[in-house]
Amino acid sequence: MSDISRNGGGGGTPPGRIGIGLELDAIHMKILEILRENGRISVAALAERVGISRANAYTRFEALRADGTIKRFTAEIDHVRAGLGITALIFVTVRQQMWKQFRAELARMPEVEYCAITTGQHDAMIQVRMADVAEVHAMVTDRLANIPAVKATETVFILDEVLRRPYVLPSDRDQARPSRRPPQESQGDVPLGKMRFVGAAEGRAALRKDT
Amino acid sequence: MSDISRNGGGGGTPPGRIGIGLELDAIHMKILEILRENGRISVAALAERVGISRANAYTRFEALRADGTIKRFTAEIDHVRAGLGITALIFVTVRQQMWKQFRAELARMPEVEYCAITTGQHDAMIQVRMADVAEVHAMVTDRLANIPAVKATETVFILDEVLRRPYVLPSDRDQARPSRRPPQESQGDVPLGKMRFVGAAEGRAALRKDT
DNA sequence: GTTGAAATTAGTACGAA
DNA sequence: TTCGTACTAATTTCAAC
Repeated sequence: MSDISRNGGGGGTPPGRIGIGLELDAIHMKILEILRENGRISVAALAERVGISRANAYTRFEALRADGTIKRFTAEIDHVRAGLGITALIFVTVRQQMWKQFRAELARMPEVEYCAITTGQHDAMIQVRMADVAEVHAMVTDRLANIPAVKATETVFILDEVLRRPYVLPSDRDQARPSRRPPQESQGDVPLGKMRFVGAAEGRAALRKDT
Repeated sequence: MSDISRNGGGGGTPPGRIGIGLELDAIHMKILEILRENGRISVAALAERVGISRANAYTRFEALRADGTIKRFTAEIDHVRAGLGITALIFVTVRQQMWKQFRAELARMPEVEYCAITTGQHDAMIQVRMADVAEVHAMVTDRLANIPAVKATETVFILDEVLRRPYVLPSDRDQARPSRRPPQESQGDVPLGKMRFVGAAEGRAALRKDT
């Protein structure tokens, strides 16, 4: 079914506190920060960088792993060098009540790197890596379009990936503030109307693609 | 400028062959496959699983690292447990010739996990992780909307992340074939019209958000 | 490209603060 | 809980084949 954890609606989780599991303190966060930048660092070196004993580092490291806060360690690979120079986003409209089938089909597509269910005019976004544009086309027309659960697709290509951070942590927000741009409380010059938030129902009603 | 490599138009790169750098053979690919699943495996264990000697494994491992094919090792963190339960995608329309400013501002936003330049009706997609929806709202209205380079935004929320694969490799495609669904050469029942490919110019002309 | 042996480092266990 | 130490096992390096 789902490979990774859900992000569902409940937005009330205070940073650092988890529903059920480990209570994360500042040292845990520091460990995560180092580990996402260098997943192969030794626990001894980790202990030194964090400023705790080796034994403590081992305990915390294992706890984070056992708890599931650290899901896995992975190598980030340069897909261009590996032979997959084309990245595309495919926005999919899914026939309601056929989600199970859609997910099952996705599991059989190894070229899919990421898939998320979204609000907005589409229901899902999938990211694929391919050797060339023809392969993307073939994937969309031959494989995706043949899934009954897929009602419509919209494909865009990625021209450049500006940045990818291993994983964002709550502590990152604290670094955002000390930057430029003073507090600016209730400024009148916020260009409202520039932005738009698209809820699930709203978006889907606004843009009926077919049927 | 750019944190990660470009995916630009040149789609003629044969799988396994890289423009300038290492020539990747089947053993290199196998190493990458193992490493993306277990980034902390020892080189000794890696050698055994691949079926080569330790020294060979060390040589290849170092070559892949030096070449940049392996960009880094990282820990995948459960953002919900870490306190960031909300994920959103923000599609941004960028004022032309202000890309440099846009990129510079992005670098100052640690809560942004991913940013890609796309074809289609928007120019860029950014993915953010936040503790709650209010923070997403604040980020879009206070921080993004204040960037002159940002012409318009459209935000959707991620309800569920169905899957994330560490990194897709060319060898993944070979696993896709032996699945169900026989070759089906030139079948007449492909539901054409379901899918849509959106080029940059086309999309932008179709949906002019503002001036 | 492989094997084997030495040096280093990692991981574990335990008592003390 | 956390720290420090000592012990054991594994990994990495370097050599010769």
